[in-house]
Formats: sequence, structure tokens, C-alpha cells
Amino acid sequence: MESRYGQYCPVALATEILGERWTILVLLALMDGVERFNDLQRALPRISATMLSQRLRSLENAGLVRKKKAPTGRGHEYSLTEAGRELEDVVMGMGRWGQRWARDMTLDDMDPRHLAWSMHLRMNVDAMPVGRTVLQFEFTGAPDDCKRFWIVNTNGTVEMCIEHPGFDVDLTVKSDLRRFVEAWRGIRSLPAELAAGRIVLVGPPALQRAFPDWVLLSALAHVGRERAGRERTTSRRYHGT
Amino acid sequence: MESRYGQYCPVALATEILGERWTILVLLALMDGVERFNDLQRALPRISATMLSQRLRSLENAGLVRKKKAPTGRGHEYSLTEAGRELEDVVMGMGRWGQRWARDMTLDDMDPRHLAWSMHLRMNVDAMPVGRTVLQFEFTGAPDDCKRFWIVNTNGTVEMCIEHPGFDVDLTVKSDLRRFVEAWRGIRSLPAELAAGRIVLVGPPALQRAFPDWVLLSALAHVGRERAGRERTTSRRYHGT
DNA sequence: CGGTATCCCCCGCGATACTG
DNA sequence: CAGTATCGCGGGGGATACCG
Repeated sequence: MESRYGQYCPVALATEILGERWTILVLLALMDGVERFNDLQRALPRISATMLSQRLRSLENAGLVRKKKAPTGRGHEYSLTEAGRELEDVVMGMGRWGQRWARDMTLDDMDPRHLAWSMHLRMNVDAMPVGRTVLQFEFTGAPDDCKRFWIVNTNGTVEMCIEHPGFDVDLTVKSDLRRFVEAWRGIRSLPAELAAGRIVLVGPPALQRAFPDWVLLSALAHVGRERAGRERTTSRRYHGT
Repeated sequence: MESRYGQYCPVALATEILGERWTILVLLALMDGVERFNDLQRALPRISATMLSQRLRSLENAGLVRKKKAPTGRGHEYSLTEAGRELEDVVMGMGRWGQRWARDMTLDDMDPRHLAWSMHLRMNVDAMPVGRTVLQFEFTGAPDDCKRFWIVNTNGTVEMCIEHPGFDVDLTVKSDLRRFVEAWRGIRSLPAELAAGRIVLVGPPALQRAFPDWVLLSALAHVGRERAGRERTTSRRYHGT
């Protein structure tokens, strides 16, 4: 793909690589510390193996990513070089801008597999019980094949599952997918949704009470949105109370 | 182009629009204060009218660009909305990163028409003579159809020409294109190149002496490059002196 | 000048299958 | 598990012509 814009301008040269489809999102996942090919696929459920492979290679060629043989077992570990790490501010800036100004989400933007991945990265394990805690999430308004997922914390190690992990469930979270994602993004208040019974917890009361502290929410949840960003609340249905 | 990544993640939503080809460069030109369709084409010599039109429309739909009827004559004026202006830090961050880490330039990246445009935006008119000053640039190692361009300052109003403007030339700058662009980007020192006679000025000595102060260089010239970024200087040819 | 409409080609990308 | 090879299509985008 020889020179694409005919400009020596540093913005143009940067855009050449950063503007390729998926590239920014691969970088974001690497910034989150994801290292393995399969984990990158889990972080980006809709990327194909071919695409991920291509992007990792072009990032490596451009000097943003380093690939080493995995010390244990097979495969490789991918990590950011200094050049790659220096893009953190740019990517986070894009995130902040997206939180404030990007278009409203559609249902298709809310792939529960990606939600599961990002939630399991932001569990507040210090607030959770020692031993094993199994959270089950059940969503209405989601595609049939991924209406449910599980997040398992075992003494500070958090894993996500698309299939039932086999262990007993400690707490189940039921919600409309859109509402939950809006709460996760900080566009709605999670405590308010829980109090209103629009996000429902099923399990021991002590765990129900503790749950809001387990979930750290999106890293950008605190950034105030400038656009409406959510469905109008049809509070009329509740007859004004 | 419904949802492209299946992610509600603000970075993904931002990338959807910012990742489209040319979009970042159109935004950059708008940040430079360019308002007219034709001027945007001059700033981005390799964009087609169709593409520019499409990008302006999608930026308008996404709420980053405002389009108003031109007060005088025909056509419109394009400008950034608040949402668009909030991307300045991101775009400048990409530029800083590009200056430090992006791939080396090829000859194809150095379209002289783009160089002319960006130079004419960064002339230090306060340091230039009152009245009219006509600068002529002649490059070796450039495509035949754009080896030369002119920059005309008339009492603080700077214009660029691809065709000879008709006025008498006050000062001519001759250089290899690559060397001049490297100096413009701050990868080489302009005074050093002038002193070494690799960038040559032709015209009254007083103007020759003043010239280095007329040219502000790329806005990113002061950002230190981490990669080599230029051809090896074959100083051997000068037999070690 | 200030754009749109149309055509058409190429290649980006997803899907599938395959391999070490 | 950790990717690579191959195929096929869809549409992004360049070129050209056209219009107000």
C-alpha cells in the first residue's frame, strides 16, 4: 500500500496506519495488557483471525508491536513497543471524545461477548469475597446465542465464560441489555437502575448489597456525555412516580 | 454503514468515523481554518472532489462540521462544531506521534502542491517586506508537472500559485525536494542546508539573509524524531571535512 | 466556482478450510 | 491452540463527465 495520501505531513503518515480498520481497537486491547492471540479475539469478538493476524503483522512492521515466542507452551505474546505505548494518550483521547460526542449506540453495537470481556477486566476483586464467586448475567433484548455469560473470580483471578462454567452461581444479574450497557457506560446510574428494579439481582441479600462495589464500570463512565446518548425514559408509564 | 465493530466502546464508536480514509486530514485542514471546498482540495491535492464531498457530508451528519451558505458569492463555508474542535488534541497528538515514530517519507509522500499549501499557511509575514514579495521555489527530484510553485505575500496576505503569478520574482529557492521537505519538517537544519549550499537562494543578498526568518517551518518541526527519518548523509563524498 | 452523478475496477475484508 | 492459505463478494473510492 505505497504512500496513500501523497503528504509528508506527520498526521497523514500516522493516519496511514492508525486509519486502517481494526487497528486502533487492537492497540486499545494491547494497552489493556492483552497479550495472546486468542485473548485478542475474545476482546474483539467480531474480528476474524485473518484480520487480526494481518493487523498484528502490520503493527509489528510499523514498529508499534513486538512479538515474542511464548515462554510456555505454543504461540506468541504480543506487546507494545515504546512507539506503541506513546499512542496511549491519543487512543484515550479518542475514547473521551467518543464518550462525549459519538453517535448513540444501536443494539448491534452491544455484542454481549465484548461486554463480558471488558467487564471481566474491570472487576474490583478487592471488594469481592475470598474464594470463588460466580456471577451470571442474563440479558433480554440480546441475540439468542449470547444472552448469557458468566464472570468467575477465584481469589483475584477473573475469567469470563460464554458457556456455563459448571460451578454454582452465586449471584445472577438480569437486565435489558441496552439498559445495562448504558449503566456500564455511565450514561445511566447503576444504583438507580437497581433501585428501580430495572436491573435485577437474584441471590443472597448480602451479595446483592455488595454487588455495586464489585463492578468498576467503563473507564470512561465518569466522562460526561454531551449528546443525549440514551433512549428517552418513558417515565409516564409509571404514572408519575 | 451500520455498526462496524459490534462494540459500544467509545473508542470503537469514535474510530468508526475517524478511521475513514481522509477524514482525519479533512479535519486537520478545517482546524487550520480552511473553509472553502476548493481550498480544502488545495490543502489535500490528492483527494477527489467526490471523496471530499462525501467526507464533508458524513462529518456534518456526525455533528463535527457545520456547513453554511457563503455570505458572498456561491458555495458554502465549512467549519468545525464544538464536537469537531474537541478533536484538536487528538489530531495534534497523532501529528506529534507521527513526527516521532511514523515511517520514513518516500518521494511519493512529498507532493509539492501540498508543500506549497502548508508553507503558504506558515509564512512569517511580520518579518517580510511591506508591499509585495514573490518567492519562487524550484525543486529537483520532483514530478515534472509540479517542480515549481510560487508564494506571494502582499502586505500580509499570502497566496500560493502553481502557475507563474505574472509578477516579478524577488527570491528563488532551489533545492532537492527531499532535502527541502526534511528541513521543513525539522529533520534537518534549514540554516545548515543553506550554509552548505544544498538549498540555494537566488536574489538580492538582503533578501537571502532575511529568508530564514520568513519561513516558520512545520508546526511539528520542534518535535524530536525518534526514528532515523532521513537519508544517511554521505559526508564521505566531501572527503571528511 | 462549487460541487453531483455515474461508471467501474480493485482490494479490503469476511468466511471457510486447512496446517503445525 | 495458534495461526495461515485461499476464495469470492461488496463497496470504497478514483476518474470522468456533467450541472447550477
